[in-house]
Amino acid sequence: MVYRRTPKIQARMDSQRAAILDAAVELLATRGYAGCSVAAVAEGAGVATGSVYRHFGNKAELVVELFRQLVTREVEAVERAAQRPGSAGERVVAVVDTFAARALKAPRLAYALLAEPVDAPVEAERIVFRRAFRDVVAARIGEGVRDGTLPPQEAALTAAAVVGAVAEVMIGPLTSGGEDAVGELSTFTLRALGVPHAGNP
Amino acid sequence: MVYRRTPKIQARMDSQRAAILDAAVELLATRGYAGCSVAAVAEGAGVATGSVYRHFGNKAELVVELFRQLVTREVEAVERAAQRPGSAGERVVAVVDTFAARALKAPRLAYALLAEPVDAPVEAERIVFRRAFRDVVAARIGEGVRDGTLPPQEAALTAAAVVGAVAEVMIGPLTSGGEDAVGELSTFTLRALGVPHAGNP
DNA sequence: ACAAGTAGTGAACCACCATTCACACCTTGA
DNA sequence: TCAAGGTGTGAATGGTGGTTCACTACTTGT
Repeated sequence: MVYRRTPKIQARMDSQRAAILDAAVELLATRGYAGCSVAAVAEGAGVATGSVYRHFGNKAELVVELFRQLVTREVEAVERAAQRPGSAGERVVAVVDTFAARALKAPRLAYALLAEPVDAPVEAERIVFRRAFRDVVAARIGEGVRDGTLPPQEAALTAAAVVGAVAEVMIGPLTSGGEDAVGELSTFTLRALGVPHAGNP
Repeated sequence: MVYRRTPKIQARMDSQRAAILDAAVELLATRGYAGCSVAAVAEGAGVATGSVYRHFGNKAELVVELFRQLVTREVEAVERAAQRPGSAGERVVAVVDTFAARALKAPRLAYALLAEPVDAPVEAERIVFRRAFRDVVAARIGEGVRDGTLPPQEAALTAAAVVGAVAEVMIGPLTSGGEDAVGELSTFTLRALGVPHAGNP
């Protein structure tokens, strides 16, 4: 006879699953992906390592869900920024500023999401993130080209370049992009888009 | 009594060391960093795995030298491009074009050098590469700002952004930047630098 | 020619981490 | 209350790759 799972047990399982994911988020933000062994996550969640496998078939499933959760949150933030009123160029800058601000607030997490060495399944999720970010920017560029506020250009390529530029400046190993970098980055972005008189006195 | 090493033995040791490094280069270019286990390198070089340790104290020493060798070659190429006659903007574009052409020629190697998940000592060498590339670009931007052909800007930041943009477009996971991307990238670069009338009809 | 030092070998060893699983304890149903 | 199903545990297991090392064969010096 198969036992049903009572609401109390279900609630406990759900709570445990959430605790596991929360612990993974915390570890990713403080120790990066390299700190996210199953053992470390289990400890952070206050459960046995074997218990992690009750909720996730293997580590890949856990970290893929971890990244999806975080990526979804980041993408929503930049999408909200892209919805603000203003010209196409201004909205792209809003996206850039949003990303930069978030990277400044949680630099380790930003690095983990975009550049840190990770396993293959996670790399795939990372592509999703970069692609989503690029697409948000590309859509605005496309609008700017159509309404004539931006010069003709390959929107997807420009957007990819902007994504790369922002990532390099804010999280790349070359700089510890600080608050002052954000303003410069905005100017760079406007120029790169071809906004008339951007950064050209 | 300690034996001296005869010229013949020294030559053989040198030849073996070179074969090991050559094998590592080949593996990096065909299978990426993940394919560069000590066992694989040894096999490619036609020696026993234990023999690798006669030349390199550990794997880190081997791969650091591997990356240094390759990075030096790449940096020399972009430095040559930067020495060409022309305005500051034109020289930055020459650097960008050179990098792009080399990435098109050996995409897997380019990815390994700039973005593929690697071990920490290699990550440090990668920083050297990006920094060198950025510095070459920043020096030209600085000249352009001084001679008035480029608008005032944070040369280092712009250069980092350009490095990031180029890397994302040519080797990033979002695009398989092809030949047509190179021209667009040049236009993007000129605009980003603030070259008057660049991409602005 | 012989003794001793050195180079080459590849299997054994070690470290690390993901996953499994036997056992203990809790929960469910009658 | 008891039997049987379900959950939690953490040590054992297995896989992977870096490194070591006992042994063999070659090299050097007399």
